[in-house]
Amino acid sequence: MKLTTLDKSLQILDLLSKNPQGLSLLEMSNMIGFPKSSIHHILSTFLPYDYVSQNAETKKYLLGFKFLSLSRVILDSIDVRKIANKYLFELHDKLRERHGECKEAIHLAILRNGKVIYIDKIDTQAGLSLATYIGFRTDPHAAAGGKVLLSELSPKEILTIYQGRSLKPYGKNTITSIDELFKELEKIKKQGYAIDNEEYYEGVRCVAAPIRAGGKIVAAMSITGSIFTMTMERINNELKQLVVDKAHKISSEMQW
Amino acid sequence: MKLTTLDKSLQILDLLSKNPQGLSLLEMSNMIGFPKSSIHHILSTFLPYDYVSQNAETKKYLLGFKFLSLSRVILDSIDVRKIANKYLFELHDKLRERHGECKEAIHLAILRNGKVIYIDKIDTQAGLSLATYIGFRTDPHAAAGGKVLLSELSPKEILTIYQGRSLKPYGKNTITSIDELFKELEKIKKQGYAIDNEEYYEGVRCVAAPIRAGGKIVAAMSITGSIFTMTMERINNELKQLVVDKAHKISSEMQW
DNA sequence: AATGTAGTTTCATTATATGAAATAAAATAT
DNA sequence: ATATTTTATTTCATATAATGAAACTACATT
Repeated sequence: MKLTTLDKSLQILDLLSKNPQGLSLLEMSNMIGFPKSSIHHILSTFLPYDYVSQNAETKKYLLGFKFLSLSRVILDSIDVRKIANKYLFELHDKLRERHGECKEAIHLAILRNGKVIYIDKIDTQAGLSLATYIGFRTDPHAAAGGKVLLSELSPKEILTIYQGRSLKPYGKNTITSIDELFKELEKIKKQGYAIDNEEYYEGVRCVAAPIRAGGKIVAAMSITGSIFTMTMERINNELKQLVVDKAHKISSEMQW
Repeated sequence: MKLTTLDKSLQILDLLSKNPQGLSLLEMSNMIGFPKSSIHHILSTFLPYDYVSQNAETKKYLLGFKFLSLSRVILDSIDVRKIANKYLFELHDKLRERHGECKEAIHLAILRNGKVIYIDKIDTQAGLSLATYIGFRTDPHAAAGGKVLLSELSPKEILTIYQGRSLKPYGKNTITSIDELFKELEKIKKQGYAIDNEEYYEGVRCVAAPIRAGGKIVAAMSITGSIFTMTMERINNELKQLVVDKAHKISSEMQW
């Protein structure tokens, strides 16, 4: 049974999240169709918890800073993030030393409910940056890290993730058939790393390696950059080894 | 009027945030005293929005990843953060160049509802790090950044912030009287920066400068470190100038 | 000073949450 | 394999809480 009032309240939060500059009571009422007094009841319940805040001058309502502290709680509860963070920086620094600047982003991702979730990121120092962020989600078949995270699941588990939906094409080389995906995962399992060659976004390549705990893959570490700095040669000669090594070091620090 | 059901629902989220490893339905019921079916109704409303997730094996409930994406929305809506971020890195890099390693943390903070909220941070590369994080809050009188943020408010506004509560002592030198605070703010206004000399935490010093937009102070940038690397001499000879300059550069990029 | 605009509060009515109990599912013991 | 225990989930009559029109209040604009 779904609670009507709570559901409405969460719709209000959604509305506020789509209007981060803030909304007046009347604006909300017009947008969502609930009477302004009902919305007011909801907002005044959210306010003391700081899920919602109100600009003292304009009276507009905004998302509250509670979300920031709850984010911290979630991130801190993910063990692999704490252990891996130092190694993400080491990788960033190594690329920086070698090339003067690190023009690639370093990511850490996990799989939850069939989605890849980025849980840590060190951004590029220069050049274009993919619009990923901590908390960003995508489909696993379209990302190097995602493919790594799928690679040692059973076919059944993978089919469950993709049941009822197709493999959405994101970039020009996205794997769009489940058979192709199984073949690719077989290859990744053997070689111990995954490459995304413009599969998620045109002009972007990525190389990822698995992080294990208790024998299972629990996270993926990856290097993401433009096809101009991340040539296939550079991936094969330099980057894949770096990311595999760092991921291995993280694995050996993880509790089994 | 406070909505009873929504309020209970938010209490459930609070409970989950205090138990980030997850809770079973029964555990929650015992802890909070609501019947398990009521809690279940609430949780099943939260689930599709991903405010709550459920471990498929253990059936335990956890905070969902929605909080991460809403955090991003909030952070992205703060203009000063976008502009300042690059300068935080510049400051970090400059200290790194000069001293080999940057043993200080760089913070960006704003004032909301009488509280200092840290909205960006670059952590120390080495040594101890204060347990601040993006979303962390504290009282303004006890932090260098907080004092900067108070420094150009009217006495009335400051009294409103501290009405009904005393100036809580945090560190060994925390300002605990409102008169002392007014004197300190006068000084900060004149000199254009603030120092926290073990006022928030023993062994920690901090130096902060104001970032302005439209003539008003909208944020504070600060350098935080241990008393061993951040001697008063170093603050006066090197750090205060650096942070004031960077903060000034950020101000000149801000929309008026 | 009057008018308009938007936020807030009230309260009788009506719809919704409640929670005890039944059921289902999973884990553990026999 | 089967019984037992434990815990999650669902149901539904009843008690309770949300609803929302209207009144009120605060503030801005004319």
